[in-house]
Amino acid sequence: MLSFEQFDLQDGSPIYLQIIRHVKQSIVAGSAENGDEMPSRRVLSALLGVNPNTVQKAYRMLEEEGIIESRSGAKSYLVLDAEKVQRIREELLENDVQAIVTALKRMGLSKREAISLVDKLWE
Amino acid sequence: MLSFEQFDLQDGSPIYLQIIRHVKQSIVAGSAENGDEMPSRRVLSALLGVNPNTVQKAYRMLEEEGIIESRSGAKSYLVLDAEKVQRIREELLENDVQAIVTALKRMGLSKREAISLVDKLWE
DNA sequence: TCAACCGTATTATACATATAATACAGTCAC
DNA sequence: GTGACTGTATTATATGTATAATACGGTTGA
Repeated sequence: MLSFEQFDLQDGSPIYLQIIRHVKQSIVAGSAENGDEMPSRRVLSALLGVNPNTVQKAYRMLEEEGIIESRSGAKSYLVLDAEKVQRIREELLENDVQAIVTALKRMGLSKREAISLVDKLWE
Repeated sequence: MLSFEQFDLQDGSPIYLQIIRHVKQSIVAGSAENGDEMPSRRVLSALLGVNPNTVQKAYRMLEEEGIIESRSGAKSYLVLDAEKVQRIREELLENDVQAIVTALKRMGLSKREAISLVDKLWE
């Protein structure tokens, strides 16, 4: 069962996107694998304290991306292979890290300062 | 005059917040200083291809934060001192970098891998 | 079998964001 | 002073996000 224990709701970004990102991060981290069971829409919405429709929207988009499979009445499962995992890894790393690198550059930081900052904030 | 040449509209985050962030990044980078003139609402909206009301919303929030001053009929100017600049710097760096560090950790990267990634994507 | 789940769908409401079309009065350079 | 530009404000419309309240039929395990 994919865990949402480490998930904490932020504001500033849509909840359904945060749910999708959490699933993808779990996949890239290796804590979620092919065949793993997803929490049901109702259970997850209760756990996160959000509306079932919000979870459904996230799951629907995950299904459209081919990351999960759902059958009416039954549980949903992760459907992954090495190629998908690699694609998700690149999507998360390249996009997100590139965004922050661009922001730091625009603020006038040097590469050395940026690396030092990451080092400091890692703890 | 504060420049928006390097500004490029992204999707995924509200435009008025992107405008605010760009102004703050310019301040932290030192390319915008106390007393600098802001582009007018109309000029900037034309330049960015967005609605004047969207720019107005960004400017209004910048004014509420004490970063710019506006007088009806006249141009708007940056109002900064060392303390404000320092506050903005901390807001941008701590929040944004901490967010990405958390994301990278959740993806199972080590500190060494994260730093190596920043180093690689800096070019 | 059958009750308890499951996925899926619908309708309504509310708020945030963005656009469009105007309008009015203040400032400033000529 | 006058015209061009400024900040400010209003009303309407559209879309995306989130919630609330239901409803229907499929799946599963005891």
